[in-house]
Amino acid sequence: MYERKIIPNLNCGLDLIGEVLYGKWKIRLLWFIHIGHKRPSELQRKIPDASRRVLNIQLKELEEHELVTRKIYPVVPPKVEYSLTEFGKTVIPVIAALGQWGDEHEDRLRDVILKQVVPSLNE
Amino acid sequence: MYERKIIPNLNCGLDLIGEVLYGKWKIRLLWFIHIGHKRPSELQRKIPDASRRVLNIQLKELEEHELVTRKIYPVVPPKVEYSLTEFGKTVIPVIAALGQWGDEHEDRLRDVILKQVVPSLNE
DNA sequence: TCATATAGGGATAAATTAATCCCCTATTGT
DNA sequence: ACAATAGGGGATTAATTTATCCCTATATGA
Repeated sequence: MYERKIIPNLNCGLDLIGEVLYGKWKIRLLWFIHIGHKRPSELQRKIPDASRRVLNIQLKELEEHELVTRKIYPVVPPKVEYSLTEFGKTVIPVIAALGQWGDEHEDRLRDVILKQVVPSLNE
Repeated sequence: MYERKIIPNLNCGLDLIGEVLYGKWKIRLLWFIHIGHKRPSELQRKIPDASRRVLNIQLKELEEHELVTRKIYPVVPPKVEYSLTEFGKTVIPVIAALGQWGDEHEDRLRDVILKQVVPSLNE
């Protein structure tokens, strides 16, 4: 894994949650596991924009942070299931709050984001 | 500003909020502005780990995303004040939820993060 | 025999974000 | 004359995160 050169700030709750939730796909992974998509291949189908590789990496970090557990069934072809830990379950309402705010302000957000990303829209 | 080469996903509320809140210091900036630290120099003193430069950049993005406004007083030495917009105020409860979860699980989070960041702790 | 599904990882390149360094303006106080 | 304060930005490098490419293994079905 990549070894950090800059020590992260862990001063307050916001720093701490940032450390475990940052990562392009982590929140989505937690959410999909929460709603019952437990197997890696399912998660992949649900998040087609992410490569298999990145999902594996981010799942491993979530596991290291004790938000999910990984259960391996000794069968062929291999079967793996992720589940939220009790700790992981406690963060679901927070993710729900994030998603709800995003949904409530969807149109406005799309507008301001596109203005910034696609500068030509700023006539 | 940097011009993106990969188009961001804007499919759901989580994608959208991510676009405006990602950025190492943005959430803290919003929070400090919320609790009354409006001037750039104040914000800097509150967030000493960030350079002046990065704060300026992230403040500008928050402004472009219409979460804050920047008011310039025509005095010397210059005086500038940031404030939350009405839109920006709506995201404060979400940030509060993030911070609260982080605070509630502070010890455990510090533990799992340090295990991952400082591998030598994994005896 | 060959493609498919399942799960995973090493090595490397590309993209993105953040940090550093240095510079500018104008006034007030020493 | 010079430092300090207040706000800001260009250019460059470093750090970090994602994406790409390719390879492993076994069993089943066509």
